[in-house]
Amino acid sequence: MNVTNNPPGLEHTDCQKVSQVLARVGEKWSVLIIMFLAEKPRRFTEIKRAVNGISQRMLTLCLRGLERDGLVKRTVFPVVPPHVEYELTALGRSLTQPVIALGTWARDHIPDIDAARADFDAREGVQAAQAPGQR
Amino acid sequence: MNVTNNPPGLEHTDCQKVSQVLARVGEKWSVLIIMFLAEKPRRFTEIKRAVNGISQRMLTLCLRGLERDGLVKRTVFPVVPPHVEYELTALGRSLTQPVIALGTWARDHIPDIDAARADFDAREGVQAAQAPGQR
DNA sequence: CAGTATCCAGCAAGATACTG
DNA sequence: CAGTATCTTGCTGGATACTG
Repeated sequence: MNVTNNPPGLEHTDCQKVSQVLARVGEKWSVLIIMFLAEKPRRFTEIKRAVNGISQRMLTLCLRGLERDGLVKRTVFPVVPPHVEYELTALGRSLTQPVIALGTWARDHIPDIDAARADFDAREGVQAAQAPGQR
Repeated sequence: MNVTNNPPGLEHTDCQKVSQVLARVGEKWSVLIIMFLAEKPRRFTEIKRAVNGISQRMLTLCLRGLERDGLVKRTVFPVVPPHVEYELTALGRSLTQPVIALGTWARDHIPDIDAARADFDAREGVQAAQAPGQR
C-alpha cells in the first residue's frame, strides 16, 4: 500500500496490520460482543442471547478471532455441565476507548449520513427518469 | 440488537446505523481512500495508483459508497479529456479524527496482537500434535 | 452447555473488455 | 480519463444436526 501521506499518525508502515484491526472492528459482530463483554464477563449462551441474530457458528468464529488477537480471554471451568466464561483482556478493554469514540461519531452524524443518502438516492432516481427521448 | 450496557456512549438505539458506519470503516479500501484524500483532492486515477492493488471496479464502488454517505464530494469538470475530482466533505474530514485514533491504537498494539496470535497458534499446533495414541 | 461439522446461498471482489 | 458491463470465483455467513 502506498497511502503515503505525512501527517503524524498513519504511515504506510504496518499498513496491513492496521487494516486487519480495522477489519475486525468492521466485522458485524465483533464490536457488539466487545461492548457486551465490557460490562462484565459472560458465558457463551449469554452472549448468544444478548447479541440477537448471531448464529452459534458466527459467535464461535468471532470469539475465536477475538481470543486469538488477545482481546478476549476464554476460561473453561471443568465442571459437569460445561461452563465457559469470556472476558475482555486489558488489551480488549483498551480497545473500547477508540471504538466508543468511533461509535459516538457515528451516532452524532447519523442524521447527516441519512440526509446525504436520501439526496444521493433522489438524484439517482432522477437520472434514471430524465433520459426521455434518448434511448 | 440487545447489546444493552449502560455506559454513556453506545445504547442499542440506532445500533444498526452505527454498525453500518463501523462496517464502512472496516471495508478494506474505504479508510485508505479517506486517508489519501485527507491530504488534498485527487483524481480517479491518482487514487487508483496510490491505493495499490485496488481494481477499477472496487474503487468506483467504494467512491460511490463514500459519496452516498456524504463523506466524499465528486466534482466533474466537463472538459475534453474527462476530469473528475474527489475530495473529502466536512463530514468526511470529521471522520478522520476517530479513524486516526483507532489507527493509532492499532499501531501501538500491533506487538501485543502479534504476540497473542503467536501464542494462540502455538497452542493450537500443540493441541493437534499432542493427541498421540488417541485417534 | 458449549461447542464442532456439514451443507448451501449470496455477495464481495478480481479480471477483462468495452465506451463517452 | 473515468468509468460501466459482464463473467467468475471464493469467502462470509446462515441453518441445521450432531457430540463431549
